[in-house]
Amino acid sequence: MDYTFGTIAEPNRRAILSLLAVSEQSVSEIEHRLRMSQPSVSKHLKVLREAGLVEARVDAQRRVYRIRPEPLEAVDAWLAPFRHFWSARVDALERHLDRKAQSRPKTRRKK
Amino acid sequence: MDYTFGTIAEPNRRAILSLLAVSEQSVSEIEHRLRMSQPSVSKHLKVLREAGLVEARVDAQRRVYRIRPEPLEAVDAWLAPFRHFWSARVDALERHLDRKAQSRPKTRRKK
DNA sequence: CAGGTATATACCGCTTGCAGTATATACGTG
DNA sequence: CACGTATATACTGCAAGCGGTATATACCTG
Repeated sequence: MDYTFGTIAEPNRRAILSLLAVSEQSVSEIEHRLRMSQPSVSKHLKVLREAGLVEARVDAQRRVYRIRPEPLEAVDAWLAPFRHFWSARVDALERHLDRKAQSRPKTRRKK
Repeated sequence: MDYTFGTIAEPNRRAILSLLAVSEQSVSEIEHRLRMSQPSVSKHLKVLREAGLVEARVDAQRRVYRIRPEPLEAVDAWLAPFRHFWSARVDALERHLDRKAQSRPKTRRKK
């Protein structure tokens, strides 16, 4: 399935996925939380389902949707050849923060 | 810039990006390596440029394109909430491979 | 500066994608 | 079984995206 990228190109579908990343949701829950029309939600879910990005569990007249991680894992893999562009920077930042934390152990615990 | 996902939805553009991940390339190099028409390459590069995914360096009448990593880094960040779906699995695999490597240190060095 | 090479842009036609409205299907409850 | 709720699908109209062909622009070299 190479439909993944085209599928996650749509902002509403990414929003649905982000919602489902937290926990599974029924269609109407998605509808209300994302303020989308019901047909729109159903149609986007159909696209996500056909791309293998979500799957549904039947609960009476509800369909409860959840993430299927494999396609997103493939996206993660596709990013691999690009990661060296920024991972060095992130590593340096982390080392920097570690140094600061060590040199000043009584850091404020405020979020 | 939230145009990133729409931009990388196009297979030819992803191919261009993967090519540039290895090293910077001129338009005609991309054209020949990916067997695309020259106007098509230029148009895709324009979209990539406007999305901030690549930038061009002028070398006489050539334009040499290279990756701008920031938008892809944002994609990487967007994936974060989904990673726990598969990272546990990968971690387990890595631990498994580490164990094997330790228990049999004279592994063949063949690529 | 004429001709060639490298790249960008304009225009066109076709297909695809999305939202909205209306309708169908399925299930649960009195 | 009639009604309400939850979800899916059909249809329509409109906009955006892509490839192809033709042309423009910029630079280099003799």
